Amino acid sequence: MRADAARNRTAVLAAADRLFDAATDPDQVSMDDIAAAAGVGKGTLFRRFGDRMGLLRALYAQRGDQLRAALATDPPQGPPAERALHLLREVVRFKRDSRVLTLALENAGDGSPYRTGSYEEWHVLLVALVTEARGPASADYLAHALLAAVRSDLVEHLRDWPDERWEAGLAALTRAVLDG
Amino acid sequence: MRADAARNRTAVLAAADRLFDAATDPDQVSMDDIAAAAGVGKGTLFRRFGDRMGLLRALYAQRGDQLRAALATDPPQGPPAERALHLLREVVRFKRDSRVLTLALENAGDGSPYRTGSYEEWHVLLVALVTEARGPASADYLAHALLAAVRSDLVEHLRDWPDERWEAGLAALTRAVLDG
DNA sequence: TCGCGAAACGGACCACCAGTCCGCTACAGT
DNA sequence: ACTGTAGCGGACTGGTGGTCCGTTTCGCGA
Repeated sequence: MRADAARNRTAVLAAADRLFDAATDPDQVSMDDIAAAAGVGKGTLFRRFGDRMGLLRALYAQRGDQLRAALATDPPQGPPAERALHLLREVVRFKRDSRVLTLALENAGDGSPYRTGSYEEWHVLLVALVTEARGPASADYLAHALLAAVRSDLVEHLRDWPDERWEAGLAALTRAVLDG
Repeated sequence: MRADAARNRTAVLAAADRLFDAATDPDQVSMDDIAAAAGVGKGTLFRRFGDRMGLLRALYAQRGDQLRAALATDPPQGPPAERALHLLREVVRFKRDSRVLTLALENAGDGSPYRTGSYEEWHVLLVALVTEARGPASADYLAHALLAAVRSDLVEHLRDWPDERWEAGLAALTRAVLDG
């Protein structure tokens, strides 16, 4: 990749990140806004990322690395229910931090949340945990259900809940599903 | 309401219903399309329903009545877990039938699924069932989680699953949460 | 039956946005 | 320094949700 291209790519991602953090609603941020904030032509955006979703995915992948790192360093030990709980807890924290971005990505109209890449990853992980805890029957669906319980717009809907309430809810759900 | 207004309202709803059923993607159906199909000016649409969401909500309310009727006639007896399961089962069936419409409504960008009216209704019902089954602790969140497990785009994502697989999944989830 | 005020209509119009296109720029290998 | 080409930028397009206002039609009271 040519030097200027790399520079622009970085600038665009940084600008987009900033704009999405500042916004209260995903579609307050237009592609023109991002291009302008990055000091770059609109053509450059689309050449690099294909379309809006592509840019969102790139941004999400970048931030998702932070989450994956957090999950990797913090040791996931104990019975499956506890490990699953830990995962969901971190996902909720992540989605609260990247509020507007995750909202944008998970509500893009097509079957978005299920095309993030991370979704598949987490789902596989949870299926394994569910299977370990209660056998393979319906493990697939139960894993989907657990992930649905931390969907970005539910997180958004319950944005006023204090951490303890979330913690209690997630714990109750996870244990019911995995320890039941 | 004036006679012509009532007539147009009906025509618009009928046309929209037809178009959404025929479509495979919610935003294949534009407001212009609906107006044209109903044989009505665009102004009439917006005068009557305010905006796109308003029209969707009206459509949804209309169809939702069918669901509410189905739930009312079919007797909801037995332990709470069974009653909850019955509710979720019907919701899934409903969302499979009204595929494009529910997708449109639940992915409209703002906190849509939680503004349908029916959502609140079902949530209250489920909170009561959860409370009856396992006490009030986290009942609120668990009810949200159950509803999240039947979100339209999850239903869409799993559209290839046969009824039995859905049935097994829903049963496992509901019993885990309510009987655990 | 007629007249008339107001409610309702319709479609031209507007602002905006994702995505395209192509003449120009500036990078990098020689 | 020279040059082929990857990359750039911003004017442009097609199509959308939503508005506006001159015109039509309803229905009520006389």
